[in-house]
Amino acid sequence: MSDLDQRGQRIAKLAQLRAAGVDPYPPRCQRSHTAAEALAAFEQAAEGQEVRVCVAGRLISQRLMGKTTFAHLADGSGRIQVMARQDLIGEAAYQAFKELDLADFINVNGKLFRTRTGEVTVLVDSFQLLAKALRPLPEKWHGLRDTETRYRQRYLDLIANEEVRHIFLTRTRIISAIRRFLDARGFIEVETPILQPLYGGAAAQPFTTHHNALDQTLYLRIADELYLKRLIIGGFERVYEIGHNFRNEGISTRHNPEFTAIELYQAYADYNDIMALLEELYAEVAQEVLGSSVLQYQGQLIDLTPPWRRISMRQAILDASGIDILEADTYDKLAAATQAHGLNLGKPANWGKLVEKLFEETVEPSLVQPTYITEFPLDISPLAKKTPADPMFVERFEFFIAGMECGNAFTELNDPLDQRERFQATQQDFKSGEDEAHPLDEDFIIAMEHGMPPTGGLGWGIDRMVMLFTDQASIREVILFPQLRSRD
RNA sequence: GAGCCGUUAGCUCAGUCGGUAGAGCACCUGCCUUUUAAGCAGGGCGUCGUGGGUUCGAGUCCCACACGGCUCACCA
Repeated sequence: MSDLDQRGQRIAKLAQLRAAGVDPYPPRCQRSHTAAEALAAFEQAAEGQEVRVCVAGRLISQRLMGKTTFAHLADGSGRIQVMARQDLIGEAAYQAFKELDLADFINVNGKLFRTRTGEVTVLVDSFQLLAKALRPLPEKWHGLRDTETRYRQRYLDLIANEEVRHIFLTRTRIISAIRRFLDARGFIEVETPILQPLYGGAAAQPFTTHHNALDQTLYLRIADELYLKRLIIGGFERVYEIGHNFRNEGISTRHNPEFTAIELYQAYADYNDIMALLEELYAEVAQEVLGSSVLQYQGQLIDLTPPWRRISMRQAILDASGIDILEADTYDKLAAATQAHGLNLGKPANWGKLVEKLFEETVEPSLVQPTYITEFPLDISPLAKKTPADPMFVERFEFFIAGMECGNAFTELNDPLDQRERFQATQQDFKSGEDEAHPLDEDFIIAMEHGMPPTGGLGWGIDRMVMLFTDQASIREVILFPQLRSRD
């Protein structure tokens, strides 16, 4: 029987119900208990005390046994069994109960009892159809496996696969734990523009759109950074934003074009303060959400307990490859050194990018336990403050967990003249390469010229954090509706 | 963007060497008053992703395309 046939049968049933005066989509329903509350109420009741409930939910299984029918209802709290008996509700009501279809929403009034096999069950006194379903549910014990259907019709995935539901509940709990952590430390959550006349704060391809009334090109933000710093300049000392960034780039198990990022800025702090804050946050969120600061990711045990390992990029590369970037301190010297080690790193635009490639190739995959990589090359860090000791480097770190780049932070550059030069330098770099020029944000520099306090800033991807906390290998498993190609 | 793999009933899957397309669940009919993957008896599921080609004959072989997955590329 085709899908249309099953759907056709249900539409026919719907017409019969309407003809019999039953509203298959009544506007309101009664409910006294969720499934979980009903079960708890029964357990708490004194022996022999009658517990009457009205529960509501989706019909997910049905066992018709002649004049008795068992079924399970699922609601947001879990599931509960109900039992209908013809001798208790009469032939007409019993017939109507049997004619319910899997996936229909109903509510049920009755008293709770324990069956012979021990399951707490609602003995049906009366029931009401709340919403007729016209299509069947996925198969009941294999669930829904087809990846494409799971992503395109996530509601079916959530209905059929309990562990998927759990992942997204965990995601929500992680995000609210982050908010609690930051709010408790005096951070305020703010909202900055998603539609921006100029994009910045990261080196990424933007999505471009157009505002009709203004007749103006707008970009979907690639980062929050430049707006949040304007707020630091404006006198908010601790701000954060959780929201979507949009990057017009490839899709992979670690990249979705639209992803959730958090950025935070703290005035009168530097990147050392940020490291202390971040490791404390991860450990506390893990403790709160997972009950432990040690977690398992793809077969590896990860210990988030502070303090995390800190190592400079120079030292990490030296340890892994024997190449000292302080000696190979020009593009040509470093290119020669990497070739001598048999590494093919392509032709990046400058020394800093070559350092980064070398790092990604030789160090990154080995960073399983949480690690801060500090002191990045200046020419790939146009928004970070130079290290006092060596102006080729900046006070910046990225942190890595399970071989994955998880986030990025620095002591923020607050020297407006230096900032202008940095923007101009990156534009030079991009002009020589194929990448689009990075726009100089004059308005941002003007803001900084009004004075910006010393500030530490940080950003990380929430999706990758959720992957880590829920042991998922693909970012699509932690985004409710991941980007897929449209079907014709 | 490239390579590899996948796409068969509403769902989960099998389909041998190219020879009339299968199972379980779901669905329909009947029986069944404590089942829970209920059970028993019976029923029919279908554009084998799409379009071409080879062949007497294609789910199966070939080509192209679509969508998905993985890997790579891209990615501060």
